[in-house]
Amino acid sequence: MKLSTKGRYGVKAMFDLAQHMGEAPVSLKSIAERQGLSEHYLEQLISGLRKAGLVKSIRGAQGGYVLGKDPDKIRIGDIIRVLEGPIAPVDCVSEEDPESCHKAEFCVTRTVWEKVRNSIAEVLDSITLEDMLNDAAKLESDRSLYMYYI
Amino acid sequence: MKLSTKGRYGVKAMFDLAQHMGEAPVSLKSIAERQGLSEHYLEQLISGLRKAGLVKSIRGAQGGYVLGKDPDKIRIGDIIRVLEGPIAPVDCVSEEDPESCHKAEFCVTRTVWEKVRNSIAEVLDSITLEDMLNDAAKLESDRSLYMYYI
DNA sequence: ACAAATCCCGAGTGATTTAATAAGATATCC
DNA sequence: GGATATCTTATTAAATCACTCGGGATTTGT
Repeated sequence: MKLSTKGRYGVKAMFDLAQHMGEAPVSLKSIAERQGLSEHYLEQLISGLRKAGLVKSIRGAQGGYVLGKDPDKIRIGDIIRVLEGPIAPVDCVSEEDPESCHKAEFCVTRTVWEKVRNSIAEVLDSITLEDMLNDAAKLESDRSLYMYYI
Repeated sequence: MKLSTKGRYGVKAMFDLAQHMGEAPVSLKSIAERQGLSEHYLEQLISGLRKAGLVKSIRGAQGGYVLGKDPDKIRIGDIIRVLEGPIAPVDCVSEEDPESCHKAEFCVTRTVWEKVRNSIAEVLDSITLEDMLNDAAKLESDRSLYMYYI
């Protein structure tokens, strides 16, 4: 029940892009450095995000990436689905093309996995990049307070 | 974000045992046959369940396994934790021994994974083997109705 | 006493997935 | 034209998965 690095790195990278909204395009190199990730590996991940329209690329010198939509239109679930595939704790309850199973209609364990899938999807689809930006701002102000009291 | 076969087979096996409550001990062989699983592989899984007290074993001829507690005291989450380890979509928010991270206090992505972890745990801990037995009885009666109308 | 059934335990293994790395082609700015 | 980037494909070392195998210990029925 682990997310792979694809999902984790992808969300980090997208959040990094969200933090640089409105500025010049952000190069993979700078994202990789800030987030402590492999640049070449990120390249593969962001390729999928681009094809899905979640980021736009600007090629050439001074190029880089920008978000493909406003941060409030990008849900964490969207990112995860692109990078990890459809949400599915087990294949027979996959969000798309569930592995067919002749006893699916009357399988009890299946309904358990469906509930798990729904609760994961619900959480991931309830959080947008904008929510994360707000949370980050909140954490930052908390930290200032904390530092003040030391 | 997939469960391995350990968790899936384990829940199937435990449910099978729940369906045979009060009867003679159930052999691995019969569970494996009914559920379509490898007997030797199942042996490894049930070994962990026994050490955790979720099943009791009776050795020798006519031996087998029985549930270690009443079905309403065994949550799916208990089974999953034994077979798949602590619930943790990413290591830094593991239920036990979360991988330390110097910026954990102020990490925004971390709070996302915490929410995912909590929602998974909540679902898995809200379902007991008894619930599954009840659901199975319900499905069975639905099926009778359905067959009637064909 | 013995054979059959059954649990118990550890080692080995082929296939797949993961997480990169490498190398080179293409595009753009200055 | 050179520096800076993105794009694309191929390769790979390590880990994990899902078993398989072999043998030992324990209990039951004959």
